[in-house]
Parts: sequence; structure tokens; C-alpha cells
Amino acid sequence: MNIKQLRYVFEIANNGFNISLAAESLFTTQPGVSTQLKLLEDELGTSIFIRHGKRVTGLTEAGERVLAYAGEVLLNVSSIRNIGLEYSKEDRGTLSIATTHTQARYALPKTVSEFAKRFPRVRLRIHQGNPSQICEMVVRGEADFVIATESIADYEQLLMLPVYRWNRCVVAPPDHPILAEQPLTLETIADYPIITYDFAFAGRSVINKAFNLAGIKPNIVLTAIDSDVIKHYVELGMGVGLLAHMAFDEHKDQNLRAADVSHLFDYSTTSIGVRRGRYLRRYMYDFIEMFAPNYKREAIAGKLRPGSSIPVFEEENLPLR
Amino acid sequence: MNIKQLRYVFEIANNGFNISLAAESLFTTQPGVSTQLKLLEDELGTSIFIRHGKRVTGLTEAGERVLAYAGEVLLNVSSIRNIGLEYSKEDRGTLSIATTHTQARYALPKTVSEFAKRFPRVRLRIHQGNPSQICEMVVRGEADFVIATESIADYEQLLMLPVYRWNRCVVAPPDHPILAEQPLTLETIADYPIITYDFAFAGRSVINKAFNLAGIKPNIVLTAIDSDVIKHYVELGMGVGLLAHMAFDEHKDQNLRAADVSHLFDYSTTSIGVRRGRYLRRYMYDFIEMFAPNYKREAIAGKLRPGSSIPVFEEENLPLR
DNA sequence: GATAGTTACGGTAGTCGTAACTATC
DNA sequence: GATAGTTACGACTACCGTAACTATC
Repeated sequence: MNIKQLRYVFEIANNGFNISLAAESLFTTQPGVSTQLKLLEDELGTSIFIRHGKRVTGLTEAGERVLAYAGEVLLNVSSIRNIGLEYSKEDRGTLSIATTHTQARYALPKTVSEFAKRFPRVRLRIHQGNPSQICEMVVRGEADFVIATESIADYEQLLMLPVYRWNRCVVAPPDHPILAEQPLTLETIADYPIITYDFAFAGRSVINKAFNLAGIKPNIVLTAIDSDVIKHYVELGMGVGLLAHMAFDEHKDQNLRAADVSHLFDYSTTSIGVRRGRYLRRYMYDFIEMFAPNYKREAIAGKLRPGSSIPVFEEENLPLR
Repeated sequence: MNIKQLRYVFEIANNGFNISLAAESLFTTQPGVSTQLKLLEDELGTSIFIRHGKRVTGLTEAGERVLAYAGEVLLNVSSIRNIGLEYSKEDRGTLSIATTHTQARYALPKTVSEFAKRFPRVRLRIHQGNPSQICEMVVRGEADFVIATESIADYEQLLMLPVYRWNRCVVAPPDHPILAEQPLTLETIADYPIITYDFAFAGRSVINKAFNLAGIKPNIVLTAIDSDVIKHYVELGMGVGLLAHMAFDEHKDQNLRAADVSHLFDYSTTSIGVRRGRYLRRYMYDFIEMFAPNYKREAIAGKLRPGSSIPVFEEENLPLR
């Protein structure tokens, strides 16, 4: 058994059980992957993948278990590599953040540019996706952090640090009648066509919950994954926008007006998530601290160590944005 | 980087930073270990061990971290091997129990012989040592289980399952005056020379605590790691024995009489401990269930998975022995 | 001078890519 | 017939053990 074989297994499973694809993403040839897989299966005395004739189609029961441990090995190996880099090339490296559009566009820029100034030799990478996609990127080790809102408490392998809470506002063109309604109620909002986030996304479920509880069926005419897209369609007059407070900027969005609706919806919490059991470079801790000043290096390091208990973080006293 | 190199690092650290010794315990040659270590250090770009000239004397800061992750890798690799065995040689394997003399001699025989009958092709191995030794054997992966009393809550890497509670009795030759004293008090016991367990051991601290609280200084004339040794010296008239209830057998110990002293000392809890993040063979779960029927396979498996929270087990309703 | 570790060297074995072959859809 | 996977083969590389050398205690 060797690390390469475990990586091959991992990659085959993450490429739809297609050995040729896996080989490509491993920058090697298909027969090589095939042979190494066979060697590993022979050594273990049991097959890892289910085969229909020659085609690989899924994991055996043993394979599922092997895959889980193989993933851990790869994670640990990458941690060791990172330790090497930490002590040999202190100021160089990569920081890979997986996040949603809203965070990338409205919450992160300040921290990211500060970080880039402080660590000019660290390459930054921002990946976008929906909450489950970005979480899985971190679980698989393809990204260092995930920054997203809710729905991410489900990943046992992620350590989630709540950072701030936020709520929503209604946006509309300056002359829109909804802006005259005081105070805004769910009923009023439901009178108009609504444009808001896609269901898979950032706090959308909170919106649904509020309307459901009130027994109101809102008229959602358009959903998007992206605050800018929502705002654009609101400008075109397609309806009123319902979006995160931070996504509205009085100066930039001069064609729109916003009205706070914090009283109508639950607050959502945005968290930063890291893979448990992973070694984090010092600059990664610094990034966390820049984004969420209440999380100090040592506190997180302790929680990340394998075998440490799942901490429950206070969500009450988080800053609002 | 490869698994072998990580194993070498691990073994060097566990052999007092002596490369020659490590090579021996790895069944290979010293130059081989030396070379591979150098290769790994070169690849990581940082040294793992502190060197005085050519002598290796300790771990660098980076090395400490590397070692921790290397240990995880080796654990995961052995888990994968075990999965292979589980699915290819279901009924064959090894079960390695690290425990104290008292457990091995008085608590385990019934379970062990039952187990041997049910799994005739599983090789059994019982290691003895003091609580910290045997815990570390499990942490290092040299044993599958540790069965011991207290002082083992400190190992974050071990999942401890409390199994039963027990207390102590005083033993003495049949004509000894202490047997006439009713009821027995700490003061009375302290009037006689006492023979009991070594300090490193099984519930010895509970004994100290009781005397300390009462402000009494007991006259402990002899300590041993072994109930049989204690009983032997009691038979010789050197003093009264203070030992675990289960270590006294009315039929076999006909030269001695026992008096219960549960009212004088706190109960001690004996637990079975397994390394977190390790894959356990089915027969291992069966062993646990035979020794502690309230622990079912699925419950433990869930707790063992990496990243799962540290469970707190009830100690209140445990059986007494 | 005994113990511990590194460097040098050669035979062996494992690895990887190309090519040919086979099976599935 | 196109896609997916295995087997075969040869060049190359890595590995391991012996031996010689060097440093520490």
C-alpha cells in the first residue's frame, strides 16, 4: 500500500468511477491507475470498486470504508506538506477560499485586500458555488475555507466558526409604491412580485419559513444566485428585490432604494468553516482573525486537532452587518 | 513522501531518537532509515529532528507537528489494512488487549475464554503494564483495547467506555484482630500496617484521597502492582491487604478472610478504551459487547469516526463488581 | 574505543508510459 | 464503432543492503 494508490482510489471515486477521467486529473495514464488499483485490491484481498465486467460503477461496502480512511490519509499528507512549507517558505503559499457570490462580492473584499497587502507572496484563490458545493470542496481538501451562511452545520468534518449575523432589506426603484408602505409587513411584500435568492442559497430558507409561518404564499417571480443579478432585474421593474442588507450600497445603487425588513425575518448567521484535522498555515489563522477578530489562533488550533470535541459557539453576541 | 518515511519518523521518535534502534524494530538497516529520513526532510524543506552533529536528540517544532500527522497516517493505513482483512479473512485476525494485572487476572478471564471459543481463529494477546503504559500502547496502535481503571480520561485520542464500578475489601489472615472490628473505619485500618497497590495503579489514588480527607496517615508498608503479590504478603503476616473486591475469592483464598470497606472509599470505574479514528474489526466490537453488554456496535462505530464529538457516558447506572 | 550516523555503490525490484488487446454500451 | 479497462513489455528510477567512512560520547 502506498499514498499514491490511496490517492488513485480517492480520485476514481471523485470522478464518477471513471478511471480514465481520474487518470487525467492525476496527470498520468489510465493503465497506470488501473494497475495500481489492482495492486491495492490484491494486497487488501478485497475489491474496492464494484465492476460490471470491466466497467467500474461504484464502491463496495469495503470500498466505502477504505475510501473514508484514504481521504484521511490524503488530508494528513497534505498537512505534513503544509508544515514543511510553513517552516521553509514562511511567507509563501496559497489561500483558497470557497464561498458564495454574496460573500465574495460584499463581505470579503475588505479582508481579502488587507490580506493581500499583508501577505503579498500568498496566492489567493476564490472559488464560488452553492453552499453544499463549497462545503464539499473544503471537505475534499480542494479549498482551505468555506465562508457561507447556514445549511453547513451538517458537515461533521467541518469546524464552523460563526462570524456575523445579518438580515434582509427590500429594494425597489425610487418611485415604487412599496417604499411608501410603513411599516412593511409580510402581507405587503407578498402583494408584489418578488425577486430573491435561489433556493439552494444563503438564507433563502429563512425567507420561506417566515412566509410559511404567516400562512402567506409570496409571488416569487425570479430567483438568482447572485445579488447583482437580482438588483438588475429590480431596476428593470420586474418586481421588488429581497436581499441581504450588505448587498445594498446607497452610493452605488442610486437607481434603487432599500427598506429594512429585519423585523420580518430571522437573522442568518454567516460562518467560516475549516476542515477538521487539517494543519493550517499561520497566514490562514491570520486570515480568520482578520475576517473574524474574535477567533484567536490558539483557540482554533486546539479545536482542529483530531479527536477534539465539537465546540458549540455562541451565536448571540455576534456583530451584525 | 511515502508511508514508509512517515513510519520511520514515527519509529525514530518512539525509540528515543536512536536511528539504529528504530531500524532494528523496523527490521531494516540503519543506513536505509537514515537515507529515507534525509529524503523526507529534503522534500519538506525543513528538518524534523534536532541534531547535535550527527546525533539525533529530539524533535524540532516542525517535527513535532509532522510526527502528529504521521501518526494519524499510520493509524489510517492500519485501518485500511484491517478493512481488507475484515472482508477477506472474516474470522481470522488478532485481538490485542492492554490491561493491568488485576483486570487480566480477575475481570477478563470469563470474557476472554468465551471469546476464544467463539472466534477460535483470532489470536489473542494480552499485554500488561501500568495505566499510562497501556494507554499509550493503544494510542500508538500497538494494542487494540486498553482495559483499566481511571487516570485514563486524560487521553483525548482514546474513546473510553465505562464498564463497571468496584470497591475494595480488607483482607487478613483468619485470626487477625482487624476482622473482629465492627464496623471498620479508616482509623482502625490505619492502626495496622497496610499492603496495597502501587501508586501508579488502579484506584490507588482513591485510597490516598480517603485517608487524606480524614486527616489520617496510613502506614503503608508494602505496595505491589499485583493483587496476588499483595495477598501473598498478607498471608505471610506482614500486614492487612487493601485490594479490589474482585481480587478476593472465598474458595481459592482459604488462608485469608475479607471484609468489605465500600463505605470508606469512593467507587472506582473500570473502562475499556479504544483509539479514536481507528477501524475496528467486527470481532472487536463483539469483544466489547461481551465484556460490556450495553455497548452496541453501531453506537461505538459512530463515536469512533474522526470528527465526532467526545461523548460523556453515564457512570451512575453501571453494574457493580 | 565503542556507539551512532552518513556517504558510496551495485544489484534488485518496482514504476510508468506506450502499445496491443478485450470488453461494454 | 466508440468508449472504458486490462495485459504486456521495455526503459528508467528508486530502493535496499553491504561496505567504507566520519563524528560523537
